[in-house]
This record gives sequence, structure tokens and C-alpha cells, in this order.
Amino acid sequence: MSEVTLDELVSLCKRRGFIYQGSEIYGGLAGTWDYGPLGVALKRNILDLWWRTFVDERDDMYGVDAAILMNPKVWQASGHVDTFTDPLVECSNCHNRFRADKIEDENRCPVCGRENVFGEPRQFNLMFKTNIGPTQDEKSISYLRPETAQGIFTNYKNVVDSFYPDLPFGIAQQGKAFRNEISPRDFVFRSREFEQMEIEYFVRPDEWEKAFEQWQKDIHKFLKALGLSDSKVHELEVSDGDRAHYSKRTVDFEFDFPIGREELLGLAYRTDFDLKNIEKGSGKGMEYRPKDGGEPFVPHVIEPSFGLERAVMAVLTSAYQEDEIGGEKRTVLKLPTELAPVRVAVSPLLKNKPELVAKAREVYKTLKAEFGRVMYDDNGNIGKRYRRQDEIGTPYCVTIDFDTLEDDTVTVRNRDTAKQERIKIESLADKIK
RNA sequence: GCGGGAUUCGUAUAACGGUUAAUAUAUCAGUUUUCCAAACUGAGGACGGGAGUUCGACUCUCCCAUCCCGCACCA
Repeated sequence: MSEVTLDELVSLCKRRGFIYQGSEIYGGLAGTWDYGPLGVALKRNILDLWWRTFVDERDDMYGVDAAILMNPKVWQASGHVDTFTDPLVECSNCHNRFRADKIEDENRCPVCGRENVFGEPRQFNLMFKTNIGPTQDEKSISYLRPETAQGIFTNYKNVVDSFYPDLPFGIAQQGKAFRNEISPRDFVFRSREFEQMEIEYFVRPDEWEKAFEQWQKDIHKFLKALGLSDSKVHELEVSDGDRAHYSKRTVDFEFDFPIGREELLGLAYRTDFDLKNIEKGSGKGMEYRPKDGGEPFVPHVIEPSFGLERAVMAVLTSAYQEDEIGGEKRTVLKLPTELAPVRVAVSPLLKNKPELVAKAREVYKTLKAEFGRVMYDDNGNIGKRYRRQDEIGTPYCVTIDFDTLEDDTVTVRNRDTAKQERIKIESLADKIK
């Protein structure tokens, strides 16, 4: 089986209404992508599955939805302002970067010692700046959040005050984040506006390892539910030198994308770095008071961080297959049923027989009321419709034929096997469930 | 941000310094069709944007935008 190429994926997404280039009609805008009717359905299904798995089905998780615009102090305390908005020079030899105003000898690289390696200082604004209120001065500057995590940390105390949960517990959030990437690349893989699904899981400092390992398992389970093949998912233990300075352990979950093996999501042990920063920045105590009367302490944090667009891309990569039905080649998206944008398509066997069309419409209406994600399709002939539905990953096609008019049975055709089954209309909903 | 390559109907491709820009597929309308892209008829649909060279530019040159490949970046 040949692997799908990026071009094939991009082309299918465009042709079938999953993903379009952002602002395409005006020549596009680098690093932005628009989701069409099927794309948004797929995206929402992934978001829903994630929320169900990690929030609704657990009793140790709390959801939040923080504002995208936050007090700029958040980004000062977190270190984002210092790291991302200064003019930097880059050594053309060793590629280290330095604050242009902090460098001692502007002709010599302090790391590799070479001379005349610096070009003009450049502004590395990875955060999108904006002005709040009518005046546009230094005081009104704020930022579009470059990560959702801070929206969780800043609400940690609120959640504890409202619910006083036992440790360990987690706070989950889904939402957009913005990064002014120097070079957005690889379809939706690296874009300037993207959606994160993040959890900050708060634990006792001596229990982080246990929690970390449990999260590794839970993540694998979720990736399986997304339909990602095990052979394409790889854990990468991030080495000491490559980890963020505050992290004691990080495991990247990588996936074999059409562009190569790249990070799909990250699992990081962040110690008490973030809550301590907020203590310093806000002056408010972030200590957790154990109910058994033990000494208060600042909890440590395990952070599983998912990128929605990368999940979409991984799901499509895994699902995309080319196989043969009756000697004819076809393209099929073998999406898990709960992720499929269209759950079931309904067709009359022939579209020029009014009695079949009427019956098909009736069945369509019933299923639509039950499942929502139902499509009525009478284009071309029946074989053509099956192929179209295969290409967008519809797991079931229901066809109304002349027998239906006699005995109220329909055929249900399975996407993956192309096998058909004749069943009663009244048991259709159960069958599809 | 650097280097290279590209940009033509929805998609995939073609051609040409000069007639109405072609083909496949998809789309729409119709005929036909009793289960896996059948056939027929008809219709709509494109030279990324802007300058320049030229009698004439989709074609040549430059600028811009976007995409792809490589590098760098990825807190």
C-alpha cells in the first residue's frame, strides 16, 4: 500500500470541501487555513471525542474556556514577552541568537567566538501584538495568546476555590492560539492560527512519575480512538539538552505524516514552574492545602498538549487508502465512525423513479432527525455515489430500491468491505449505532 | 528570513509571442440506467495580482502574493 502524499491530501481536502487556503480569493494569507463543511465537521468530532474522553468520562477533570486576550502581565510572568519580542541577532556560524542590546562585543559571537557573523538585528515577534482600547501606546499593548496553557494556570486558583478538588486533578481547555511563525509550513501542520486541546494535571510533587506514565497510556488509547495506526505513532523521549529549561521530563508523541515523522502532541512534566511564576507575578499564593491538614505546597504539573490541526492531518493520513473493489481502484477514507463528517448517506437506487425518490426522502428525514450528520445523494448512478461517499469517509450508505416499496427493507452498504446487508427500515437506526 | 522550483476551469494536466486557450475528470440540466465511477445530448467554468518590453503577452522581464523542496526557526 502506497502512502498518501501531501499533494494528494491537500488536493482531496480542497476538492471535497475539507480545507481551503485562507483568504484564497485575495491571493491567500500565509499560515492560515479555512475549514469547509466536511472539515469543520471532522474538527468538531475530534474536539468532541477529546472532551468526552478526557473531561466528561472522568471525575478528576474540570473544563475552562479562558479569554484569548489576557492581561499582558500574564505573558511577562510566563517569560513570553522577554523571549519573543526583543530585537535579536543571529550568529551565521553557530545560529545562536542574542538580544542585540545585551551583547558585549557586537562583532564577535559569544558562543563560537567567530567575528563578523551578525547581520542586522531582527524583530522576532512570535506573539501577535494588539492594542486594547482607543489609544495605541505602550500601555494599551496586549497579545493574542501564543498558547492556551496560561489561561488554565491563571484560573487554577478559581477552580480550587470553587470546587476544592482532591489531588490529583486536571483542568482542560480547547481553544485558539496564535503564533507569528517566521515560516509557516506543511499545509496545516504549522500555521499562524491554530487550536490547542490542553490539560494541566496537578499532582503532589512526589507523585508526578506515576501520573506521567498513566498519561502516556491514556494518550495512546485516545490516539487509537482517532484511528491512528500504532505503527505510525512513536514516543520520543526528549533529551536533557532539548527540553525546555523548566521541564524535568518530556515525551513527544510523533506521527508519520506525509511530510515525515513529526510531533503530533507533547507530554511534559512542568514541575511547579508556572504556578510559581504566577505567585511571583501576581503576589497571590498558589499553595494547595491538603484536606488531611498536612503542609501546604504548590502542586506540580503534567501537561498533555494536543494540536487540533495536527490531529486532523494525522487522522486523514491514517484514514486515506487506495484499494480495489471488484477490480476497480478507489480512494477511501477509513475514518472511525464517530469522526466521519457524514455518518450515513441515503440514496434512491434510481433518481428518475418518483416513488423511489419519495421513499428515499422519507428515510433521509428520519435518519437526519436521529443522527444529524446525514447526506441525501442522488448524483449520477449508484456506484458513483458509493465512490463519492468512500472518498469523504462515510461509513454507511443506505439505498432505497423497488423491494423497499414492497417490504420496507433497505440495503446498507459498508464502506470498508463494500458488502451489503438488507434490513428493515425500523431497525436502521439501531444498526447504524 | 535565505536558496531553488512552481502558479492555466473545482481537481489533475496540455499548448502557444497572433483565430474562439485544449484534454480528462468533477459540476449543472436532460435522456437512460433494478446496486459499485456505464452511455448519450447540452450547459457553465481558468491563464494568481501589478508594472514593463512589444503592433500584439497566458507565453519574455521585473515587483508582489501564495504554494512546494532544501536550510533556518519551532519559546
